[in-house]
Amino acid sequence: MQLYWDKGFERTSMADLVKATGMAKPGLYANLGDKEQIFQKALEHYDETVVSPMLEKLLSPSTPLKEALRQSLSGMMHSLKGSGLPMGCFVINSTFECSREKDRISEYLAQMNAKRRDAYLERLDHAKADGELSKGADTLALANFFTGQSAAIGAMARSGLPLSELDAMVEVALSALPED
Amino acid sequence: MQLYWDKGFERTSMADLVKATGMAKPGLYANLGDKEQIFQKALEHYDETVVSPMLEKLLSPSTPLKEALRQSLSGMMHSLKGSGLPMGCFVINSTFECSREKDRISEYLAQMNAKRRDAYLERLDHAKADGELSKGADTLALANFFTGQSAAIGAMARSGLPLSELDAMVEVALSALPED
DNA sequence: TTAATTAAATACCGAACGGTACTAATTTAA
DNA sequence: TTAAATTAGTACCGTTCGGTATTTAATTAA
Repeated sequence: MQLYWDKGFERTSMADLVKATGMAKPGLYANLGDKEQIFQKALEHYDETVVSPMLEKLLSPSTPLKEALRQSLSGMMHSLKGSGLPMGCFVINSTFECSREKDRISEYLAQMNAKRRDAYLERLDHAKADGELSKGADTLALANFFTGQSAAIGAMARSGLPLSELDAMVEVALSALPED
Repeated sequence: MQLYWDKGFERTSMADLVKATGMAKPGLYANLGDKEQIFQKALEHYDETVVSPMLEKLLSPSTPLKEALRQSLSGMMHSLKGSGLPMGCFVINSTFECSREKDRISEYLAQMNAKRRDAYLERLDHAKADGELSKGADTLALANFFTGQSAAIGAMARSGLPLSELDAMVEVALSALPED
């Protein structure tokens, strides 16, 4: 996962995977399938270990809406620099690399993005019902918008923006919430 | 340019470029350089024909701020579907594909993104001076934010979002402007 | 201890890659 | 008309790619 996350699908070779996993090449094929199947398994692992926990926190009704959204975005941000972690959201990066034609991977990616969007939508609808969000708010548009912010942050991070400016970007995005 | 825009750097082969240009392979190298130099020339052509005209319209003081921003974003959007044009912003797509390590291309991309950010910043600062924008507005954060929206739109478009929902996303982004 | 079975690793395959000698055709100069 | 120079095109180079047949090692069964 780390390898694919860091280098993308095309720039990662089977030789890289052999080195990273310690398995010999035929073992890789026997246990994990071909290059594309391994990539999908990496995406699934990312979903289980990174995305799903983030969405669970997002849906937890204890934290206020704005804070929950802020955490979901800055969670994406802080897997950008430092530590050993690669930059940006694995799903978003892969969406840009792989969604150029309609194959199985790009369909899976669309499905993962839809899942994320639906989680935002659910949280926003609850917030609206609870009065945390203005009654007239277009929750679908807001959900799409916040889902897209991971890409916005990732793009600007790759252009060399420092963390402080990325944080300020997030605050601007949060200001789009109609709380009145 | 169209080829690199559509398929990205890694998935475009010299054979593809030969077919698309009609030139023989040695002619390509003699006239345009190697694969990476051709890619950079494609980016430069994109800058001249797409980005720079868009930024000029953005900086034109005749159109109101909000409308100028809307046009700059929906300009990116409508090169997404239909017509013969590839999907999304060529610079943003390349940023995700190529900015994984620091080579010459990724530095050039960072520079193009900075140029775009600076244009947004200039427009926003003028708007603030003219009273179109609240005096307390963080124009740098707003500039980074709007620059990033091209990536947000591109990511959601690749996930299959219809144009109508992309339009609604843009309206949400515009609502982050403190006009009071 | 020996035979059968499973696991692992080496070696190799055809294809496609980026890039370049080298040859054929065409144009310019004489 | 002939020779020199420039263009265009073919064929080929070494490398790397994803993927697999084959052989070696290790484990289990008898």
